[in-house]
Amino acid sequence: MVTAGDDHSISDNTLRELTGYRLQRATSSAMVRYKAVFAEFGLRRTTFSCLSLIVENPGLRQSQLGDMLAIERPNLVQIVDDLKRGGLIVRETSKTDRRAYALTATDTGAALFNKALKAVRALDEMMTAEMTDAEIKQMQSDLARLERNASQAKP
Amino acid sequence: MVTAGDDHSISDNTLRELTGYRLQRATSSAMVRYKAVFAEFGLRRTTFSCLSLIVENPGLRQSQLGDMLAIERPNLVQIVDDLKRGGLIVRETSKTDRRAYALTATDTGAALFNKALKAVRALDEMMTAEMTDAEIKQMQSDLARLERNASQAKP
DNA sequence: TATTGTTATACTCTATAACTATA
DNA sequence: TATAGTTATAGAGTATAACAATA
Repeated sequence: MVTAGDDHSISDNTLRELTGYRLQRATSSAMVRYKAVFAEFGLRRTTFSCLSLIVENPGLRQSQLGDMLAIERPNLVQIVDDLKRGGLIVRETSKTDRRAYALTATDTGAALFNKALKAVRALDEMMTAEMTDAEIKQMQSDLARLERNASQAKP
Repeated sequence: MVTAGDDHSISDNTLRELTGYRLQRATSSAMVRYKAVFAEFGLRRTTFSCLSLIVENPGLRQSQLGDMLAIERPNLVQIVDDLKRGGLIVRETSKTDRRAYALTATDTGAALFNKALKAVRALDEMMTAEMTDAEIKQMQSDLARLERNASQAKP
């Protein structure tokens, strides 16, 4: 029997065959890099994705943001605050529902987002280097399937 | 222009094309399910993966665990404590280095791990339902590539 | 009554600095 | 001096309960 104490080759064969393990490893490695890119623009992962949706959907409400990104409403407060304090979005009370706020990106916010998006896409290309467009597309559809299957109600 | 306030179809086209976004979404959905499975056995994600390595590599030291799983040493203390308190591993001072501990799974620990592993594999199969073995293998190799590319030194 | 956004709070995972005991 | 493990601590991200204002 090989004991680890006197050897350098440690095996993780069991874990390496698990999809969840691969997913988690890939994601945490990737997020270190994405985090650094976001930080160059004063953003975090959550503020980047919220800003993306606000740029793409002017007038969006916080509840819609939360639904789309699976973020609990209390956790959106600081995210929206950060974007507002950075001058990237404006928050106006909705004309049809005075409880709600309509979120819209400022020109500054849209411009910053587009610059950040370019950098994120460059990182994406670096991460998928040596993969063909078809392989990337297949992998993205696989990831969407995993998410869909994982979100299904328990059998 | 379509404003979100008066519409139900909100678009996330920009985000959906980003590999990092797909990765993060898939992982966080998946981890909710894995977490529930681990909990059935009194485990967490981190205690499960540590236990797996200890079962597979008897006598493993904490520093080796940390290197393999990219866990900082301070964060291993509670993980190893949990496994020890649950009677799943034993911790003996190494005979060759009195600073270090040799970690070994107990029979109870190995048995529990094998039961948990079965449940995790069942979840894996549910998540990859409708995928062929070749497709799963391809996806796992893609995930390994993403992790490798992300871990590379900055250009 | 139900919903929008908020506050307060807690739990997990992660990260760093500083310590101890051995090497 | 370097390494193994520890302690203390801080920062994210996430989750729930309870509240005010409005629908």
